[in-house]
Amino acid sequence: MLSLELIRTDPDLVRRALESRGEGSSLSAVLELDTQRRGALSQGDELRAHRNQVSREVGRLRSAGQEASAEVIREMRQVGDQVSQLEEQVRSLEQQIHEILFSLPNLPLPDVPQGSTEEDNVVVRQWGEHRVFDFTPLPHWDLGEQLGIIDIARGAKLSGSRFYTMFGAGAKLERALISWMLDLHTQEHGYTEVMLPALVKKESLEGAGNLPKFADLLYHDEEDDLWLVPTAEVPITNLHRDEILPPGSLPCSYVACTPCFRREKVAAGRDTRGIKRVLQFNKVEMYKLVTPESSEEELEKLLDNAEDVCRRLQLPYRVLQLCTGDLGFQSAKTYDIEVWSAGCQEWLEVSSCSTCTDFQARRAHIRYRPSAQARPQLVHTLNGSGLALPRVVIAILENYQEADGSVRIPEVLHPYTGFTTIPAVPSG
RNA sequence: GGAGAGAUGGCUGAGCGGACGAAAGCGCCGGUCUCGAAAACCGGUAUACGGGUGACUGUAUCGUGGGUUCGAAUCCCACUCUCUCCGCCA
Repeated sequence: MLSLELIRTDPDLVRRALESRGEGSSLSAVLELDTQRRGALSQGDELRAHRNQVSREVGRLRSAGQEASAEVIREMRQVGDQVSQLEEQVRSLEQQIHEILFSLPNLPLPDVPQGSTEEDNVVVRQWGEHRVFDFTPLPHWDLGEQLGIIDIARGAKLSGSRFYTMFGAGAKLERALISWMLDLHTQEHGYTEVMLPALVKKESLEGAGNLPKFADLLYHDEEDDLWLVPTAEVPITNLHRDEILPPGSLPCSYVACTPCFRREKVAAGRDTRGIKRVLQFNKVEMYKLVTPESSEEELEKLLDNAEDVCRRLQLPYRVLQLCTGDLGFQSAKTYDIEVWSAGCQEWLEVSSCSTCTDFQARRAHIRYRPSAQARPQLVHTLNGSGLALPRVVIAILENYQEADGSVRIPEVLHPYTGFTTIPAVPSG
């Protein structure tokens, strides 16, 4: 949510920023409603002040054994009615303002490249060499099937298209990756591991920015009005909802692995082949609550923590900075990490690292106290995948495959998998 | 799912419908004392929005939303959450 105060003081700045991300705005409506709201508010305050004063007087008389005049009582009853009318007015105005504010995306930071589509994203750097194969590397859907570790047909049997199952070494590989990544982030990057619910209330999704605008991308349980999380970012954001964090508690870094549920109505096609784009997947998510002064620096650290996962797995990757037009709703600045997949011959997005500045903090009322006497301030929130499964599994299978159909396991995972290769299955 | 109890400030915990933003204690911050610390003592310690250069001041907030009343933390209704017992269960 954007600051109403900022909209009030510098509407042009806000308008330009929103336009840069392709967002038409209804700022003048907000400003008009806000003027009305402030008018009604101060009028109500004055009436209430008057009523409080008279009521106190009535009480004083009463304790002195006297009664207030019927005239005064009648007048106060009227004031009460006016107050409730104004309150109703304020409530309605606030709701309208809220609705508009809730639908406006975050403002891009000044250094975000201008652009309208993903074509305008900027490659920041590239790491690692594409492996040279002396055979034609298979895409994971062939490889996985051949090795008997990925079964897409059975996933569809259980749950429909774009669900999958993994068996044996494939399932183990994913579990090993999760454990290893969590250990890496907690032991070397300073994150605290959290275990979270995968079902959340509407309020949690509003705090994170997914609702009300993106309801059609989410799975919803009607019966109990609970929603399946699209990412751990949602529950983590709400961990400190409506809180004022004490001095010294920032930066506060969390890492969590949760299943992620994404209700996408994408037509079947090249992008949906295999398990690149599925409706349920696991993701290790890093999240930080930081001071506003440090958020840009912390974003670079967060990004490096995610890149570190790729480097240690020896997966070639590149980092993109998203242009204004490609930013997510709540993001002010985003880097994507893409790993090279030798089999599909394409870059796969495995991480998206963003700063949401104070956008989520304002929605979820997350503040901190800089020092013992200071007034509370909104925190800045950052999030980034570290990393998303099963795409890392795909990249490992495709990049580490051998001519005989076996797959080597990256060294750092050996203690976690308990095996160093996934052996080829003899054909026939 | 059935029966009961409860929800007050960072925490514990008072609060006959009228000066209650809320006693007291703890914690925290500042000060006195000390070479320093502890103890002791003194003072200060919620949030949001508005007005004023400022001291200060108005309004709202006692789980949430309604209602009664000139006036609600206090009375009434609904909801939510927590706890205890029973049932079910990984």
